[in-house]
Amino acid sequence: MENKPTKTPRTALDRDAWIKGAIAILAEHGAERLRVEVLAKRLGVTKGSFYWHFKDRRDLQDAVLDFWREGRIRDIRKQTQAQPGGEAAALLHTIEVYASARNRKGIAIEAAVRDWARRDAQAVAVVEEVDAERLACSCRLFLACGIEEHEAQARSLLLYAYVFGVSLMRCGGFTSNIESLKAWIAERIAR
Amino acid sequence: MENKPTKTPRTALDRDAWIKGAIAILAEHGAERLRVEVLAKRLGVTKGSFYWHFKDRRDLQDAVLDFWREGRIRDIRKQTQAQPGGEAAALLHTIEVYASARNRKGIAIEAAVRDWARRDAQAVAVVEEVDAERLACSCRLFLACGIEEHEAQARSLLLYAYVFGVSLMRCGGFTSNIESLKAWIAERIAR
DNA sequence: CATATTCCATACCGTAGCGTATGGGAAAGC
DNA sequence: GCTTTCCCATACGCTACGGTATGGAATATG
Repeated sequence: MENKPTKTPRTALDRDAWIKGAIAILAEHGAERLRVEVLAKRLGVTKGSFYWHFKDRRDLQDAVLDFWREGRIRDIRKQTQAQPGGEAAALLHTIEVYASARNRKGIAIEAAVRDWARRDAQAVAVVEEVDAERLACSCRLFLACGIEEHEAQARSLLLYAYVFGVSLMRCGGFTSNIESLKAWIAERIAR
Repeated sequence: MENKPTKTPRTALDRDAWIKGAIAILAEHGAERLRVEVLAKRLGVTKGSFYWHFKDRRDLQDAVLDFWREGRIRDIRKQTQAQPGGEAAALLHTIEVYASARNRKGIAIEAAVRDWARRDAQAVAVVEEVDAERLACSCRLFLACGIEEHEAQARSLLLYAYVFGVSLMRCGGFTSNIESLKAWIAERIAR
């Protein structure tokens, strides 16, 4: 048991498959519309299966939040383990990852979780942990660039507030090329 | 008709009262949970009344979006009509209004509408109009401060992205005084 | 082969919510 | 005073969804 089944022709769903399906719905429709029957239909089964893997809807929600937190913390640690001298590049890369047009699904999940945290205590706790880790990692990079503590903290906060905020804006008709503006902003935050 | 009833002991609800109640629910629970029966109960009536004032739920949603757009555009125009020389102060004030702890309900509505715009075309259109107006007004202030066009646009985008983004973050345990960080950030954006 | 365990389907109950049909009371107009 | 208009209550049908109970097929286990 617990050995990976090398062949599963009748792919039985496990907890992880449910969680990943749930995150897809989260990204597309938000936390409020994460429903077990809808998710079951999406996975091609009925909710009879769901209630075998999960105690109830809340159980799934908590699992989704845990999964998201672990993934984000893993990601941020990987992104910020810069070799000496590459800290500024790592900071710019972080901005680019979140503020660019690709990585759409990740941004959608991010937005959904943060909106979720507006009315759910558990989501608040998870967002707090993720933010703390991100700010700490980003702060270390700024410090490595020779910036003093207070300013490093402020820049870290500005960095993440900006990338989250810009994903909420609809500035379609503002200027001819947004990318040029974003490049200027990235420079102002990171350097 | 249409004259304000100086005394309405049996306050009959009008469309505006429904819209304002709807916005309260929007701020507290988000667009997804704006339901006509819940709203009716909140206003002390039944949905029989609702369907006299509105065609359906969508009709209310559109009215809410229109109401919000008009209010935001009115506000931003009032805030940015700075007397010559006070442009920098007006910019700092704009940041302070959104990034400060008070004005909580306004921020909650802002977040709810922007999350709404993630899945609703009409909400997208309204957010686009509001953003365009805000960016244009902010840009004028930067230009009046002697900043050249491209940088003025970039700073405007940074300003609003920051204030929206910071309202999504949970940086409770990041530092001893966040306010000092926010002050540094406001200076970096506006000056 | 017999049995136990795993994973899912079906059926059911209860609640929430949208939209409609209809009636009724109160105020206004005549 | 009678009628019309305004504003709302009640009742109904319908769908979506959460959660439970139960059976059943497939696979593993002895």
